[in-house]
Amino acid sequence: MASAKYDRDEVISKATALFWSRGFHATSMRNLQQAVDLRPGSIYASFGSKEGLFKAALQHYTDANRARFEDCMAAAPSALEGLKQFVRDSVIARQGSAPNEICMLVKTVAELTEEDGELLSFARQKLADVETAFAAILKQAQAQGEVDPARDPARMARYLQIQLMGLRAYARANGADDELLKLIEDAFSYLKGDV
Amino acid sequence: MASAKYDRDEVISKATALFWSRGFHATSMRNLQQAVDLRPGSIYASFGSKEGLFKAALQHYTDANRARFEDCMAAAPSALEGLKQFVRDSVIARQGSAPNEICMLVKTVAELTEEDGELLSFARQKLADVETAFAAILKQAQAQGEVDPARDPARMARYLQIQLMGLRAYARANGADDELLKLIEDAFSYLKGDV
DNA sequence: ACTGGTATTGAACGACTGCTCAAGGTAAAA
DNA sequence: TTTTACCTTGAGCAGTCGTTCAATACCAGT
Repeated sequence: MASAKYDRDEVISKATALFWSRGFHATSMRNLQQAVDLRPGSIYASFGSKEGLFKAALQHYTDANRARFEDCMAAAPSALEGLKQFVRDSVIARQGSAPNEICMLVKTVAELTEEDGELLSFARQKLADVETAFAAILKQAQAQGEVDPARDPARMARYLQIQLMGLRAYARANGADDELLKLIEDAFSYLKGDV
Repeated sequence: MASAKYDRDEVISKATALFWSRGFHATSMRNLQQAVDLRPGSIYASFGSKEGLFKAALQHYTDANRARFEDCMAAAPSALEGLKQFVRDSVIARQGSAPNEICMLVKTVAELTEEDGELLSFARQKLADVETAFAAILKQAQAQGEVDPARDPARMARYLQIQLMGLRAYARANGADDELLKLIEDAFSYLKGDV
């Protein structure tokens, strides 16, 4: 049997970049065909539909972000430091890898309506997963004595999620200057219980 | 001369609701024609293009929000209380008037790309105006002794803008329960300098 | 009642949408 | 080398997109 000529991961990666910067509706299949250099038949054989390809892109996005998250945690001297580094990296666009300041999941949740049920709940679930991961790290920070153990990790995770959403949306609207870094510091001071 | 049969403000109002909930690209002119019960010719005579109608909708949205803002300030016992009430009302969807938790300006800035230059910078400008209005009220709160006068009003306004963006995006992703109200309290405690 | 000028109507345009499928290509198995 | 089974190709489908414009309806001024 003749196996696929193209690299599936590369296709998904390119599709992700396009969907991320242009959104679901404004990205046409012809845009995608051109970006990944594939004819419609191949795409539909692999992904079934535009929705299917978008879902694969969302999955790829969250996988990549999860990997970046773990890298931050592994490289940092402490749980809270790692978390802070992750937030900094998310808000201040890394060169080349981020076509768009705003989080792709938030952008998707903002764009889609309840009619696009499946994709919308998928993106919502992925956001909930992020919050859960935050909570786990914050619990770890409590065990390490960085954070007051009396506080509720779930609530702090929610707080952090809101900060991240707000900061990235703000960066999209106004650009990300160094002032934002100070506001990130403030958010983490609040988590530590200083101020 | 025969003057317009339809109520222009009502048309814009209905168009705003539709654009707000479905976004710019996912709202078709045919959707709009049906919603406002007007044939294409009339719409194009009034607004010139889909972009023109969208811009009118954005203007209507900001006007309505500005009015709500001033109502909050007028009704509240203090500047900071008024600001808090405005944030609460923005995050917890008012019945009937909000088709969508997320701010229409943020949604627009998230959806559009630099290609849609005019509309994008229009929405960005309106967001900057909101921040300016926040700063003015915070200055007032300083004069009233509610807020430490040593702090920079512009920086606090930016902080507040980020909180509002984050809270509304979060509400869109997870729904707005009473827990969010507590997080709003926290944000204002931080502004006051407590905690 | 008639006229002049504006507003409204709705069919239609070319371009684009997501998607299909018969035809042709390619490499492993026989 | 031939067969077999998958893969890729790209023209093309039915439908929708934003938009236009000749025809019609309307009403103020005479």
